[in-house]
Amino acid sequence: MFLGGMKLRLGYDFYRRDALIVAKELLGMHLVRVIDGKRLVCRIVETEAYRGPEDKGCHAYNNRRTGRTEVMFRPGGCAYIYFIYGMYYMLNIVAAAADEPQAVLIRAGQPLEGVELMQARRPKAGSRYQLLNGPGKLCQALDIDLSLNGYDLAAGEELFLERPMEQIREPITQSKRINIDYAEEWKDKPWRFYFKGNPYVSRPD
DNA sequence: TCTACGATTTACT
DNA sequence: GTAAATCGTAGAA
Repeated sequence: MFLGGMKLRLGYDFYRRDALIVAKELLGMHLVRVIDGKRLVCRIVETEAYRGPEDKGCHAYNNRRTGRTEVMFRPGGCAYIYFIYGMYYMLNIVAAAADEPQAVLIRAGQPLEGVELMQARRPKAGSRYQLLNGPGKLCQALDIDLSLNGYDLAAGEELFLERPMEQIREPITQSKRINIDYAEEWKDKPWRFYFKGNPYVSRPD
């Protein structure tokens, strides 16, 4: 058997833990998007945790349950996707147990497979470093929109995550989350995780 | 109904 | 550095 390229698909147990753990451990995992049988793959290099009813930065703060936030109340392992600024989609991974509305925003990735298809979807990207270095850009490049909201990442074949057999070791650092100034005392929580110095992150520090 | 605004990106000064 | 683009969502009226 060819072990070199073997990967293990992430199952429900991976996702059904605290969003802070999931956010950190998602770094280095491979995000796979299949379109017309073609694989678009990136390595996750930046995430942010949004941590349920207590977190003023979270859409589900105070257990706010609406059409938009509904999927966050499902057990971990599905996608929470929302539309913002009238033009961008954001991809989140739902974490924790049912009725614990936590999620992890996927903020940036390193393109690995299907790079030409990503470039075709993002003609404005000046280089491979700008293909997936932001949550809106990542969804644009991977053709992720509301049709995938609630998608089962452990069972589906169009969008899922894999753990590569040989992980590249990189130091992890953390900082404040981006653009949540409205979150008052929660805005400064260091719940953004990323690989220190990695050229594919949305903003260096 | 009506209004304000956003877990962003891009172009421009 | 600043501002425009562009529209669904949430909350108020």
